[in-house]
Amino acid sequence: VKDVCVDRVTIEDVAARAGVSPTTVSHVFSGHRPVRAETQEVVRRVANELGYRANAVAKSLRTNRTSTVMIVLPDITNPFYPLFARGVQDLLRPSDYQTILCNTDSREQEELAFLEEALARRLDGLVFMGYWVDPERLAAVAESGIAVVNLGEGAGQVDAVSSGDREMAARVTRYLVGRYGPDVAFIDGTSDAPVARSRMAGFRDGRARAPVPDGSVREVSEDFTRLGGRRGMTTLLDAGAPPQAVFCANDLIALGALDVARERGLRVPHDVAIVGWDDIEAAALVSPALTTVRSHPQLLGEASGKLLLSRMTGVYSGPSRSVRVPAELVTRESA
Amino acid sequence: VKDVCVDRVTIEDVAARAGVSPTTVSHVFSGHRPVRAETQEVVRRVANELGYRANAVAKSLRTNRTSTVMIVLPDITNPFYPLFARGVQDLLRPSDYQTILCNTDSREQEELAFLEEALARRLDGLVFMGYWVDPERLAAVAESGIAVVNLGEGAGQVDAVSSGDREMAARVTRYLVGRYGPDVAFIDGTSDAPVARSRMAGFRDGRARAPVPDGSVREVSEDFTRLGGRRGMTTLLDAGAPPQAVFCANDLIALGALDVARERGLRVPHDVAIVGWDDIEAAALVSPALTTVRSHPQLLGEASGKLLLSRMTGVYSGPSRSVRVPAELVTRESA
DNA sequence: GTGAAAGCGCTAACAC
DNA sequence: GTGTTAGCGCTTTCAC
Repeated sequence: VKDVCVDRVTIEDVAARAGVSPTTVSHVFSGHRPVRAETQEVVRRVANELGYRANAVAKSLRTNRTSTVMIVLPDITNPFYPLFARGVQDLLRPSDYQTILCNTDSREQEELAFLEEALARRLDGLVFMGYWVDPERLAAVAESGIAVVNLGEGAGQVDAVSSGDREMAARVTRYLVGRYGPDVAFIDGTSDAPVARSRMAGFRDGRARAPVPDGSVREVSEDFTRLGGRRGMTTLLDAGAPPQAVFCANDLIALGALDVARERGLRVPHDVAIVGWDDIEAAALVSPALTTVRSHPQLLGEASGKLLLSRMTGVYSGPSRSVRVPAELVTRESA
Repeated sequence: VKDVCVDRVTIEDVAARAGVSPTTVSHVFSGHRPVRAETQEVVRRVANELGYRANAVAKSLRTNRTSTVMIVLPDITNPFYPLFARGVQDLLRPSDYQTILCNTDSREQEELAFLEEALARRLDGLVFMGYWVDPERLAAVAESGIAVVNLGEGAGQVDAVSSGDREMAARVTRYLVGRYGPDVAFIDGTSDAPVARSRMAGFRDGRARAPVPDGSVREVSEDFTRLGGRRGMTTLLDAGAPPQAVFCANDLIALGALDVARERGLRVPHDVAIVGWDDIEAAALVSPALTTVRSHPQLLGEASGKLLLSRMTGVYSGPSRSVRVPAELVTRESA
């Protein structure tokens, strides 16, 4: 039959050919009310013959549910995020949700645009990892009926999943102080990012009031990229005596810092210890292998998915929750 | 106003409050026909006040366009694919397409399920990288009005983007033969995958009829993973004399092979040369740095996006095309 | 330059 | 156990 190919077969076509009403066809597939076995048989056979495929768009318009979730991330190309996304997706798959993946490149305008998009498309859920958008806006999205999970320390306005960055950053800093001396430096990523803020705060907690050598710099903000790491490390080294240890806000930064240390003939960790954050695959492969914080991206994703699902299915509808998936320090060679 | 939050503001609400018809409101936003400037002003103001956001689902039902593309991949966690996906997304973004990302984990059932899903959701486009689904099925999807691009050597049924794997694999094999001797082995990924097939074919082209030492194995199929590489290399080495060079179907496999070589005290490339495929970030970071084939995932993605776009916009509607984004050999230390 | 009205394909009361 | 019918919110003829 031609119809199989052109695929404009509607529920009415099936109903007509099967000699039943559209309602019955609908219920055969939804199972929302009992249908006589023989009738079911006929309907399914006819639907098959005609190549009927329920129009999900029409269904969404009617039911007001899209079975779609948006994941907003800085950049899927940063190895941390694919793992996170997989975590979300894997958790949502059994419930037949599809996920739209969006890259903001850490730009405010993109973040806002995607929020609009989520609203316009009437998505069921949103997992958001943003740098610029303030929590109120996220809360407004949630208000409109979309389940929202914020990746990072939530401001208590929407459900949040985090790995307790601040506490962890403090712990790592103290570890460095204890092992290499009090003069520890920090290379931050985009400094206004929530993540960056917490890690920087933790760094300060841990470093306490240790003195900074004259004319030296011990805190510097760059991008969350390898190049950012290079620039940050260069700034640190050019400003005076090298610190005893450098704590980087993520692994890409640490990789860049490692590059610069190598180029300048500094031995790691002997002359300067380096710690990253994320434990991307490359961290274990560089030499010296990178000591880093493993934040379990996939588990974070699954936790986000779980929160989302509980709201989307209506299982939970109370006040905002905050889940913590603790990070761990993976000590390798660089510190 | 309350409505701003609850967000069930429809075009009719705006029309009523602005004292115009829904038609006019629609045209103010679509620009599909001229509207008096003052009227526009009023409509926009009211829409803003009410927090109106056009319902994309309703629009899709009416226009039969979803502005959504599905990208079906084996696994977003394999570093090659995020880059590819970014390529597609970046190219599609200016035209306001959103992309749904799906992981098949190389399972036939998932591949089929996503095709169904794409059909049901009436998506505008599909970029497909599959192992099992045969080209006819893809052609059927295309028939139904969805723009389809196949990543890999297309069977001429739908638009295809590839990097000429077979030719490249032959070239690399000949390079290895020329440099390390005729006894070259190949560790394949999932052997039924189109990619795997082409690379294996190229390997055979390049190896020609070079003799295989007694009792040895020179072709082995595993997964496209590091573990697969470990297993493959182990098989190779356990079966007899080590080959002079090992060509791996991707970098993860090569990394695994490298692990095993290291563990067995084989010097790379002196005792056995190793080549990978993909040039993932880790390839440059391991030691010895991996010689590998760089297949420009992002460019492949962009090429796919371009083909897709030309069909979705109706700019092109002729017979299926095939685009080649040539790969290049990146020679580092391992071969 | 503007409006009325007919659907897009489905679901879910509300009948029977 | 099954059918009738009224929309979901938008776009788009067709009319003025």
